[in-house]
Amino acid sequence: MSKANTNSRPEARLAKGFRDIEAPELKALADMTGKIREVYERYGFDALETPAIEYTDALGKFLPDQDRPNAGVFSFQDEDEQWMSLRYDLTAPLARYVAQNYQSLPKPFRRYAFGNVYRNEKPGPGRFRQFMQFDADTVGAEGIAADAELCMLAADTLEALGVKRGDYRIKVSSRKLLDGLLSAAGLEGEDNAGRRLTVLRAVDKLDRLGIEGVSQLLGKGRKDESGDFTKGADLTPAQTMEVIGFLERPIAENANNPAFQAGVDDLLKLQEICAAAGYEDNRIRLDQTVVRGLEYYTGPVFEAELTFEVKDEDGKPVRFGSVGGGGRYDDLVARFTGEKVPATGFSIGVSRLQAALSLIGEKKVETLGPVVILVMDKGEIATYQKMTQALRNAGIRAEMYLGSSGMKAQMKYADKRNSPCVIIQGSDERAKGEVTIKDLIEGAKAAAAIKDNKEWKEARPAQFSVSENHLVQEVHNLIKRHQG
RNA sequence: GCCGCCUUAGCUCAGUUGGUUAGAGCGCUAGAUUGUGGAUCUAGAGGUCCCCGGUUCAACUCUGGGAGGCGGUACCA
Repeated sequence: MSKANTNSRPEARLAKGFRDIEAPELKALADMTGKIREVYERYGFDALETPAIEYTDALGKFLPDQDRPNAGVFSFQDEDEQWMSLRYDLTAPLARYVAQNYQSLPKPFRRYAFGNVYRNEKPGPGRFRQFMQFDADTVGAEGIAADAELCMLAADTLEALGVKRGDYRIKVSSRKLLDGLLSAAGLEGEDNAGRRLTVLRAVDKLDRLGIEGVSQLLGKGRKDESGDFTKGADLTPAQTMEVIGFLERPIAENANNPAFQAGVDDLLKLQEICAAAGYEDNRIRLDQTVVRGLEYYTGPVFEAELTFEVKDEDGKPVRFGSVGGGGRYDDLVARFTGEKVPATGFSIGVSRLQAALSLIGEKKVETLGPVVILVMDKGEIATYQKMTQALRNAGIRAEMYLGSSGMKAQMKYADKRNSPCVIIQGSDERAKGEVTIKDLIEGAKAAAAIKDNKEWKEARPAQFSVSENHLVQEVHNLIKRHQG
């Protein structure tokens, strides 16, 4: 092979921000999505799958931030030069679907969906450019009951996944409340649009930066430890006081202020509905610091937060924070039909939640690999394959070794596959109509106690011979022993 | 986007004040063990020292730029 050829070989590498997921994690993922699905279906939502790719204009451009007008979405042009994009959430495709099938859908329409979504952004710790979301949305219901229901669904889902009560919280606020705050602070009008965004972003950071940090962001700005300067909203001291005051007093105390009336009414009603169903403050709690997406929410917004702390490998405490969220978006379908359709939804960040759950000590249950039938004699492959099929027909994971290496390598292979046992039939056993079953798990335990090679050889721990006819039964018993 | 750190074997990392054949541990392959995963010993394979330019007799090392990774921060539909 020429040198030029060698140099032109591609490097085996992953695209930035993407990752491979291997068997154990996929298994955990499947378990998890199964449990989530069960809760969602119990709440009466029906499954809907839409494609990962849509026409760009159908997905819409929800990138109102002045800073980055068009980043964030993976897009490309089709043959006919139409722009297509990978979906960046599951809500935009839902809006398209509802608009397209409006006539025939039952209203309200309740659907759940899960799948990978894609964002063309810089990946960060625990953040990738492909990740899984699991959504439930109700379209066509304007009452607050629909929102309350999603909060309860969120709580039930987390508990179904093994998060203990008290280790999570569903926080609820309302965009109307924040609108009230902005007008109370005198920030109405076109020329204050930028400031409004900055104020909301500052409010969103309260739990991380505290009152002090938020005050800086409301005023001149704030410089963080990394040296980055975040420009502030440049509010007057009086305006800042207004915002800080709002953050410090309970939501209900705003009830007499007309600016906050609509938001407070909604939230108190939501709280009442949840409380009546047994979901008290320890699970679903009003919290005026919840902000969420800035552009499209129009009513209640909620966020599911894990509240426990966990130490990472270096012993440093890690907070997981938000693992899901949602809210009411009444304008999304109107983009297509011109008709205002009320909608509300909740979305779980599956990948993130899974990372959190794996850290709170779900003991890694080593799943057993397949039984491996060793090939002792290449002339007897048909016999080995027959044994393999007999095990498979009995519902036992099994495979005949398909490589070309010797017995020792085959044993190592079985070891690496985490096999419960291997099946050995060389000429000795065949002459007697027997097979040797070697229990790899017991064998490993025995090996720990044996230091001397001679002893190891002579002991040949944890193996026994049985008649061919009893192979399936014996293997079945062995596996059962290790699983129990 | 902004700030900081990092990039040498499959993995984790040494190393060279710029000098000719770049190292370790683990892992991998094989042998000691004619049919047995562990342990021990032995041997072997495996590297454009991230990329491109500059300085130099000489660059893996110095320098400029770039890419990638990590960690903050910003943004997050």
